[in-house]
Amino acid sequence: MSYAGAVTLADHASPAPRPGRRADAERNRAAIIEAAGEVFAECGGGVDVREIARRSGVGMGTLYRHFPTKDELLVTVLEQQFEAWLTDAHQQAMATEDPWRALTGFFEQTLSTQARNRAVVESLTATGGPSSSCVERCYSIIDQLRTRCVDVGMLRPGVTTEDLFLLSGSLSQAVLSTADSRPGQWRRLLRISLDGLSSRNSEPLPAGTI
Amino acid sequence: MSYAGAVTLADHASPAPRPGRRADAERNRAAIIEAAGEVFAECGGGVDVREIARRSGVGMGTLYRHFPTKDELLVTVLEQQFEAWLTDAHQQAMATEDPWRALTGFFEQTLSTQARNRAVVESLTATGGPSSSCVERCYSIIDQLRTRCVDVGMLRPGVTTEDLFLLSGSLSQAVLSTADSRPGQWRRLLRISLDGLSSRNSEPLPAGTI
DNA sequence: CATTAAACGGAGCATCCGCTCCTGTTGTGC
DNA sequence: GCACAACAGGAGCGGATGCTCCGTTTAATG
Repeated sequence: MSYAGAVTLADHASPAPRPGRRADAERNRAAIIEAAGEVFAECGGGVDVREIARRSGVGMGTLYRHFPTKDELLVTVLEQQFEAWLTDAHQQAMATEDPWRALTGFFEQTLSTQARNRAVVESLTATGGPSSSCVERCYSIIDQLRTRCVDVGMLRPGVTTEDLFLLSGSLSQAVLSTADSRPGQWRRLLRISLDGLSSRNSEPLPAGTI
Repeated sequence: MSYAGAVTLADHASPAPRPGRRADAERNRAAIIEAAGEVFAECGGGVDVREIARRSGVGMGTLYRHFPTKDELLVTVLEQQFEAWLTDAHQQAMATEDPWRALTGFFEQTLSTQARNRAVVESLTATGGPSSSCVERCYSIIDQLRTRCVDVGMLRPGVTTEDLFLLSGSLSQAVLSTADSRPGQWRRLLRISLDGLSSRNSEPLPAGTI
């Protein structure tokens, strides 16, 4: 396996959860992360830091000792979520025998999760997208699924991992914009794209430059 | 023709360009719109209003007399741009005889324009997307192109105008996210989607509800 | 020109928000 | 139990930013 299943995001939680810290500090850190997760999911990344401090029953000083910057907190929390989604979707995809169903199921699952967590996705986009480690993990999962499809000749020739990743982000936008008015319509677009990805379409794709 | 080619956006320019106003006021209004267009395109919608005032050689008071709110100015300017793009793309599409080429050309043109005007698109998204009048106009253009394709049996059965509109917004995201690193890669996605839209795919699309 | 109302300009107001500082408190090792 | 370092907490700083107020200027009119 080329991707490290153990790629956590410890490198983002600035004062990493080291065991030698005081018990109350540990508790507070956990409370902050939990509260921030809730608040961000409810109100998006634009919320006042004070609200997070209030909700987690912690002072501003405490919050900022644990996370030197609002962005750092935001990123930590959001990526934790994102990683969890990715892990779920990956496991399910690996458990699916048919390569094509594994790939389509992966899309279906990640996107429907995003539909259920709009605010998180929006915040994630607003902070410049997930970190490179998250992106890399996503890439390797997709690459794995893609390879399986290619091996059995189900995927249109020439489709790259980048293409699939880009498609994922693109459909993510569709998920967001239909969330209110026409929930689930993104599935139609997903179907259309997947049909365009099947090996029944053999015309070469345009090159990736301007 | 079901769409009104004359749908302008005069209803957004708060103190509408009425002829009876003083010449300097007229000049200033034009200067503000032009400067705002430049500034927004360069720096996005988050810029300080002072910068727009400075660039247009006008005081804050003047600016706010013409546009009672920053958002109003932003919307006016952005929609003016958007309308112009739409008009161009529409004209070219109408001049294309082959229905399929008209549709694909429309996508190609609107998206490549967006690629050249990222900041505008981003601001437009940030302000909650184009106004309903813009959206309606876009809808009717797409509907026209869709109907032409359906008439000659080139479009996958069951594809709605909403689907195409959603696809457009979705690909727009792809345009933005590839603008730096892999410019033009969105064309591959467009091609994939369009292939999925061709009548060669006859499987019914899923319903639009959850 | 004189008059006047419309238009101008920009200093300043009010607010929001990320972050810090410093005083008081609490956990931990001896 | 004591001393001390680590931690908690929240008032407040700084600066960014949308918007206003009002004294000044200027175009239009006769």
